[in-house]
Amino acid sequence: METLSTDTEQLIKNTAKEVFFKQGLLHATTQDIADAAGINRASIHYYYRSRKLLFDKVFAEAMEEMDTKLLAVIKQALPFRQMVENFIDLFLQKSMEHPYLELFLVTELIANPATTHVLLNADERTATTAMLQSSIAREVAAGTMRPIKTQHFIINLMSLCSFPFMAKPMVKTAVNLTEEEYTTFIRERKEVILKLIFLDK
Amino acid sequence: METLSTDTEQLIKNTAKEVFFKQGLLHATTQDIADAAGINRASIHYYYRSRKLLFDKVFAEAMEEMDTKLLAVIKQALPFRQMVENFIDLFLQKSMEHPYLELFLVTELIANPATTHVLLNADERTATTAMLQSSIAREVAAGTMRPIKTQHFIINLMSLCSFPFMAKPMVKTAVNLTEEEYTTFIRERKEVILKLIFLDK
DNA sequence: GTCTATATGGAGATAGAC
DNA sequence: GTCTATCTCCATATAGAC
Repeated sequence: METLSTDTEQLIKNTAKEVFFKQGLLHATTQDIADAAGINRASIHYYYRSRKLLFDKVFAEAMEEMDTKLLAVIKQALPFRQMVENFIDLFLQKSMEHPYLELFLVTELIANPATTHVLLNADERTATTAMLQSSIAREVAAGTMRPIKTQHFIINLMSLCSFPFMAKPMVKTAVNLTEEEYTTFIRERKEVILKLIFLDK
Repeated sequence: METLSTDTEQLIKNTAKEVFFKQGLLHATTQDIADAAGINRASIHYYYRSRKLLFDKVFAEAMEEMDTKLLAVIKQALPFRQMVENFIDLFLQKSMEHPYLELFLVTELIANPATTHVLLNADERTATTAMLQSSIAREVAAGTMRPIKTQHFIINLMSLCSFPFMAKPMVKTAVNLTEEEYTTFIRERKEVILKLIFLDK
């Protein structure tokens, strides 16, 4: 456990996350964040020295948090189907809270390809892929899934979970949804995705 | 057909599109664009008066182009499966050329929700949805698709096509792909998506 | 630790020579 | 039409009072 930061320091970071991940204002200025937090702009520099350092901190924590949650799902070693369900639940729940988190991460990764932090580490990814591969093989043998490369399976799952949030404004107009209808739509996603993946769902 | 613009005017706009859609530099400055085009920064102001007007022009044309291509697929009134294949081909092909086009559109739509231009017009969307709905019903009756709401079908298709591009840096690290492997991966997408949608593919 | 005032730098925009 | 020089504005960052 790291040492506790001051209230203001936390407030700044949390507000920055709200602005970036909830509102999707990827171009937010330090003034925007200060206003949203109800504090003086100079305090941001006092605690984080520069906009970039605050930005980096927010990015690093978002990646870490995603890692932690992913590992929590993987490490439980639950039956495959339960794991897939938990993965979907996790993604949808997190995205309802922070719809633009992935959008933020992606734009940051594009703008700064040197960023070292990636999703999980190499060993974790290899182990997970191997585990998924044998689970998929079993489902295919049982006739409950169609043959698919593990990499495509993973990306399909991520696509189906993340895109409706990342591209929210496009999704809303593409299929004519009000804000309430959009919420209902999102709530239906889990069953839709499961039915697409598993033939007997 | 609109009147032809000068070479430089075209060059500026095309370069801006390359920078935004190909490189994904959503924060690109007029200097970045001028450098990429090999022209003087003042020329951008000479032809487009302001960064925002150039930006708006690029956005509007990207939306129009997407509309045109979508309508081209829809209006042909081909058999459902052929239409779905054409849709996937269109998306993948356009995205290979401009991987970050959707990312650009989405971030712009988030930053400026007042933007009037949406995907297709209301009538076109209603007609398309109705047409898709009856096509899906036929496939379901034939046992070649599982029951699904039309809206989810549309978003599934968009998700599966767009996400691997929009989130390219994430996709590459999530499933450990080099740039060449990524290209191969993308080439496999069409068959993967068709197999997910159609039970007999 | 928090504020006001101020400095610095960068990006957009314009004027005017060529 | 294209360039250089310049202006303005705004965001980041710092200094220093409280």
